[in-house]
Amino acid sequence: MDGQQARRRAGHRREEILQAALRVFAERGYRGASLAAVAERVGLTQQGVLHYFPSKERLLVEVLRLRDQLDRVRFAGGELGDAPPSRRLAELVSYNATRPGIVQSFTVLAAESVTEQHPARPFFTQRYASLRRELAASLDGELAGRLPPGLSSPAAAALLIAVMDGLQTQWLLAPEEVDMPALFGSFLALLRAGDPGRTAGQAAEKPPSTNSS
Amino acid sequence: MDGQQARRRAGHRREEILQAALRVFAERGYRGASLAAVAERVGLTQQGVLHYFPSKERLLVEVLRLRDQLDRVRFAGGELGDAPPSRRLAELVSYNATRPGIVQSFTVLAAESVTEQHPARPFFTQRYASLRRELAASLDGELAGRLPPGLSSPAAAALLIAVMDGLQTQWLLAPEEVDMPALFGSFLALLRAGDPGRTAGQAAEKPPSTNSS
DNA sequence: CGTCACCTACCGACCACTCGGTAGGTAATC
DNA sequence: GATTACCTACCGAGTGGTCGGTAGGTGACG
Repeated sequence: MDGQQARRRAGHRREEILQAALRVFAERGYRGASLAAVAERVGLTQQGVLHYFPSKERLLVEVLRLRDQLDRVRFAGGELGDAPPSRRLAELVSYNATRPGIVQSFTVLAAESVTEQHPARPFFTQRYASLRRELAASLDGELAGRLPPGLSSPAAAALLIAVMDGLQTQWLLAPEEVDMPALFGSFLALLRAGDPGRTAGQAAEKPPSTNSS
Repeated sequence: MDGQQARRRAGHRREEILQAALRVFAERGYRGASLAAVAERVGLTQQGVLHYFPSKERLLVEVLRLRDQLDRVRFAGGELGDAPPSRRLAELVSYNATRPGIVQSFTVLAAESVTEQHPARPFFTQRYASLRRELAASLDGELAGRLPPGLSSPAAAALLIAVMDGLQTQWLLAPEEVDMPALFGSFLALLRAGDPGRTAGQAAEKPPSTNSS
């Protein structure tokens, strides 16, 4: 009488739990979230969740790994696979502006991870380091020699990431007031100011494709 | 037999508790912190803390108010009272780079505040809004007409705040790798792109060539 | 004597996690 | 086709602990 058909989808349950956990962590943070809340969303008991993941901490780690992987796929691939990285970043920011839940999960968890003994700390430390490295390399390819004078590509990469993160916080708190994609586009325009044709061209023509506000 | 002389300093205890609470919230976040941990640092029991603050939530609110007030004093006043705002911001970032605890408290609490039903949410929503407003007004005074083309002063203000916040997260996770003051200085240089300005690795090496406008 | 500062004692809720089951499915053996 | 053996997928009940908060008291001081 019960959901015995669901039994068949063994791997499916795990994924359901991961998605529910992402949402719960986004809404309450890791420490504020409970396994029971995750379980409730997938129609299980807390013990049912622990059947699939040995501990809350492991659940968090797997959630992060999954999301990071999906994000990288989205950034690296897609129909924009061969567009310049700044263009793809702008696209990512616009996409994020339609998914506050996902944005919130990363904003909350990244900041929480800097606290003592937080299980996500190694993940985010490594993630930021590799993000900076990869993005700097991409920028070297795209804007070699065309960055503003005195701005190295590693510095530009760190600033780009900082702007993305910082805008997200402001946007989550006041989405009506903060036009995240437009502001990020403005920053990208600043980075191209060192171009030979500087002062030519308004920043207004640069903003990324779809920008609803 | 114990420190009963301390009884005299009634108002002093409150401040001790506020400072201890700031540290505990920084280390574990609001939800991850316990009143008992705060109490332990000032040599009280949990109930002793509740004698001074009626609830954990009220304690948080008062901590935020105190810190915000101190920060505003530091930004607005001091020996730099009449320096241009970008210079004062650079100074603030350099100062922050020596106080990871304070930085961490705001980074953690600001991000945590975007979660559901968080008691600090109104505080941060309002704080960011007024920060953007005031900073935009200051920029209008300092850099009127000299911002990069197409960049309004409200946009510049939002970006400045975003960069500060975003750099803090990266710096907290990898202080050796991320030179927060230098990176912030690089960003400030970008904002003066219209000017015949030079880019400085260190933001602190600017003579007070007062630009009154 | 009253007030302040603080404590002991306690409560009910919630936490992650464990243990010991049960219901059913699968596959080999007789 | 029945028995045996073993697997996955859970759940009920409990463990020990922590949480914020309350009630009521005690002792020092003015």
